[in-house]
Amino acid sequence: MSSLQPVRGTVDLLPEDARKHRTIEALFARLVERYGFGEIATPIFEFTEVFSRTLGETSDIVTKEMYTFTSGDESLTLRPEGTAGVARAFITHGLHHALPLKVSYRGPMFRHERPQKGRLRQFHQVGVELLGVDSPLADAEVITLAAHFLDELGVTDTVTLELNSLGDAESRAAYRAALVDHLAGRGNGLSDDSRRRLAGNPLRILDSKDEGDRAIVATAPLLTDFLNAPSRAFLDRLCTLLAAAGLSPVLNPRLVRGLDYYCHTAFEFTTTALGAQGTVLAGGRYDGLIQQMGGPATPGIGWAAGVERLALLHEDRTALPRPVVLVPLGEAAESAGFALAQDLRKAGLHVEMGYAGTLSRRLKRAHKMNACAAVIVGENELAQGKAVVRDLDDGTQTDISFFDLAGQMIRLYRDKQ
RNA sequence: GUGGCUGUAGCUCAGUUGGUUAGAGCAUUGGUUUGUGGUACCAAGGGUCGUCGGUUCAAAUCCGAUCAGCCACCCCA
Repeated sequence: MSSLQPVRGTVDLLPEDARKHRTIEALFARLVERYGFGEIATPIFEFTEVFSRTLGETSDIVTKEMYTFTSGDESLTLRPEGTAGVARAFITHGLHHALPLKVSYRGPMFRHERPQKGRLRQFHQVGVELLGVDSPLADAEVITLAAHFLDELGVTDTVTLELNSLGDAESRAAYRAALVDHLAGRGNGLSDDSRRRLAGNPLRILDSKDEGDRAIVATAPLLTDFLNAPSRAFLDRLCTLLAAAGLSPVLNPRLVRGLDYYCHTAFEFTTTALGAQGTVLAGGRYDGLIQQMGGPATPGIGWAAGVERLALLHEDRTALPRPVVLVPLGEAAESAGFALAQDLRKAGLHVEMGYAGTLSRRLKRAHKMNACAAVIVGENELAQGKAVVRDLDDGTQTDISFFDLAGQMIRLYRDKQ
């Protein structure tokens, strides 16, 4: 109730965490550029139909997890994921003239779910979309990029790549019928949740965590066996390409995606280190999406990764910068010291100000921020036009004239920062 | 939306069968050092015990509600 705490499921990213997020996003941005993806930034809210029409009217996200509000007579929704907005932008700007299109995005997403480990109501994703290529080459490239990204983050040892094919529409319809048939005879043994899923989204029963469900599903027909020849060939080709890149995915015939727009390739990078929220990066192919939204038939494939989940796995080893601390003693020295600090910063050094207190106090604070040097300017120094530069690692002090200060400091301390 | 566990200082946590002024460590601030950091020692500040209500002579402690957090289901990044 207290308005002094953040809304449930939202968090303040204090500098330490914000820094970690930025490290992850910066790495993503750098890497994605190397693969030829340009950034796209779509609004964080859209007309509600953008999501309800693309994600599937029966998906959980649409039925119960969207933050929807009315403004004037328009129904608007905070984006629960990134692909729908990208697809909308693709159509509004006629980007089918620019195929193949490779874009990346990052930013906050919103889902009204009960928060738990690795799950927030406002969370952040980075993701990519590759539109206009129906060859498995696109799938392979996008998955390889994902693996590369996780590798550079140093989390690959805790993560495994799972792969499945949902087949094309024909294969999926045939399988769905066979699955429902199999389950219908055993309906009474299914959990309440799964009996509900039987009507709307039977494939979801495949990855149920209920033990009774698992037993029933264990004997169910496999999606893989219902793939028609083209779908089968597509999957085989993808596996060959991934192998060529040194990737050996675990084929998981029970891997299902929640959103209706997926077909053929579905993949997840999962971990056991995050409790129940094992999916760290996931995606798939969505060949029918653009057309379904009213655009020209355009194949597409993409993935998204949860920044918070990556942050939980990623150990930030990048060293914090070591500042030089400028310590002016007295009002006159303050003016001179303030100006010197600016000179040093313009020269490219990371400079902190030792604002107030005794010299002892300020050096203590400088030590705590892991400073590499203190530049002390008091009455004596002012009179002589020299600053006392104290090296905080070895305690040595040298006088350096104000005139030379920036140049000398760069020479002495740039490497220590 | 459902279930389990938990809310005491900025952080991590003690607090006996209900009983005076609710404690510790870390952190912060000050001092030993009025121009010299790390170590050490001394001291100080900081709490309507999540909130509201109830039981009681007396509640951090027992009860109820509520809010929040964590974990799980569901779902997903």
